[in-house]
Amino acid sequence: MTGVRSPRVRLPVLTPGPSQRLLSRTAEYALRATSCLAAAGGGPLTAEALSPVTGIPIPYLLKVLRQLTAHGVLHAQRGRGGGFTLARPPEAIRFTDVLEAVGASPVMDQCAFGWGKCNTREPCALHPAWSRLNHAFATWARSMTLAHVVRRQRPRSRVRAS
Amino acid sequence: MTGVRSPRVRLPVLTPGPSQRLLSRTAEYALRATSCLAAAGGGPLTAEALSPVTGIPIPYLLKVLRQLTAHGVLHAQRGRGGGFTLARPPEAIRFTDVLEAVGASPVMDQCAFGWGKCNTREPCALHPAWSRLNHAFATWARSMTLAHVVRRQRPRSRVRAS
DNA sequence: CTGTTTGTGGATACCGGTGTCCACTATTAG
DNA sequence: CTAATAGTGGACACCGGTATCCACAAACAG
Repeated sequence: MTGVRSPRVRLPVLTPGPSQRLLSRTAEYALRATSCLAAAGGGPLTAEALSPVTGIPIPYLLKVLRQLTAHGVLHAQRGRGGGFTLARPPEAIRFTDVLEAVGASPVMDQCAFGWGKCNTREPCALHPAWSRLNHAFATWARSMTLAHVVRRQRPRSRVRAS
Repeated sequence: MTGVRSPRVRLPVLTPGPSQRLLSRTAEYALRATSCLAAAGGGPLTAEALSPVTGIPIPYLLKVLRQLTAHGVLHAQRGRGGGFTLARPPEAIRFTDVLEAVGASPVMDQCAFGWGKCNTREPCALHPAWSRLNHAFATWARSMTLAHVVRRQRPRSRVRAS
């Protein structure tokens, strides 16, 4: 663009209501950005180009992209004509990979009571309930890839938790 | 107890690692507290008695219980012999009810891009993926009741999202 | 009535996720 | 080489979820 680094254009408010979400904002950002990259079809996209499309403010987007690059999900190219690219083909990048890269992958092994004595053999009262939800989420995150997003497809295995 | 209101006994740290979680801490607290109440089998429990069992600090536990009471999930009785009781039988209290009471019910209708133009007819790229996850969670929260927790049972309908 | 128990209500402090900023390095064009 | 482009790295500010505190009201025991 024309030299301006931070246009300071407040994009439309994303969450007008209560900000309660299943995934953290950062997690959503990471998935949005990688999805757009996948949709771009291999050509490098700069953070400046990605920002208006994803609705993520440039400085924070840069930070998220950096994390994804450091974890091998993206490839970064500096200088003119540079930008960010998927490090692997879309079908080889699972949601899990993206979420883990930004540290947004929920800790599954932790019990609702957070006590060491709780495990599968000696479960706490909420243990079965938790594991069901956790399993549902884990299955979803593992079965979905960026290719599914681009092609609007469903994963091979259905997401279920029971 | 013996007059001490806040024992100030730092219970074992619940989340040593990164605090990334599927449900917010408050949401977990609410489910823990109501589950214990359900397990108590009708008898009123004071916040002071509930705190060590659930691992929730008394002051915050009190606040959570207050929200649950205000939303009709619990019944509160003051004075000696008082405490908190389930307002309805355990099988009539769904996880959804508990989560909504503390304002921890994720907003389902919101798209990953947060843009108004995204709906079922004109979905954004991530829309199918989101709705699948959201639906899985909603089904889980609606099908589970406190009775399931006490009896360690599974809900009638399996949790699935597809 | 008096004192104790137990929940109520709101003000306040803390902390980590979220978002911003700036100086710097790498790459390419000319 | 020089200038412009574009990502890197880390320090810092903000804000809302989390947690604490205190004065008060209700209910019960004696």
